[in-house]
Amino acid sequence: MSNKNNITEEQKKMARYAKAMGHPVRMYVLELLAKGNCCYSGDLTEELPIVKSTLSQHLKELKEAGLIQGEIELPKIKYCINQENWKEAQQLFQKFLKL
Amino acid sequence: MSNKNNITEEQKKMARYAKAMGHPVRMYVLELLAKGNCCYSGDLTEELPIVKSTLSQHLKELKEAGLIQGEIELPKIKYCINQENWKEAQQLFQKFLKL
DNA sequence: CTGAATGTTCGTCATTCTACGAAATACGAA
DNA sequence: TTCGTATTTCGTAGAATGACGAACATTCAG
Repeated sequence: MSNKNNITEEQKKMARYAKAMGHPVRMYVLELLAKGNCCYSGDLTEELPIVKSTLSQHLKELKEAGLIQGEIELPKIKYCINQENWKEAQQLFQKFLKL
Repeated sequence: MSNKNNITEEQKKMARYAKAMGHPVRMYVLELLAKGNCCYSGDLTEELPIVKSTLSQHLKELKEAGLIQGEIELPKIKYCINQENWKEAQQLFQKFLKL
């Protein structure tokens, strides 16, 4: 009986990170935040060609993937990179891409 | 009038590459091929928990993203990494992830 | 209490994705 | 021409995605 369980947990995790990055809007947000620039949802709404509810959905995707986190600074929410998971993503992609 | 055209072509390109990587099966295939191991569709069918038609669809996705290419070795087809685009993906992710 | 500001959630629609099985295609050997 | 092999394509079903606008929730200033 051949073994069909060859996909590793690491590959699954990378697929999750890659999926979260698989949309230009989310790439834009990640690159902005990775530059060390936290930002507010409202500001992003001014910079991106989508309505705020769609942006909210994208930010939710990134949060659920663990790549960003939001800190409440009433009345706004400040988004920034989740450093722990960002490091993990860096390591995984570095290894995968042989950088 | 605020400028909403802030998403760069580079970010769009990275999103396309990331999207192609956004499934565990495709991550498995890419990692296998990135190890320098070309392979045949039939062999992959033995190693993965999906039917050959679904695998064919995934390979098509990777080809359309430009990450792999297939060479005819009748009666089989040999898949391997598209080195040119692989290098580009490496460079893009290296810059994006600040590696 | 009211209204404004900020952001989220919901419902909807259209599209895409991912699985499958059946059918089709291409090729070479016999 | 037929058969076997390898792979792709097609049609289908259900789930997921990504866009929108409307409604909702929370907070705060007046």
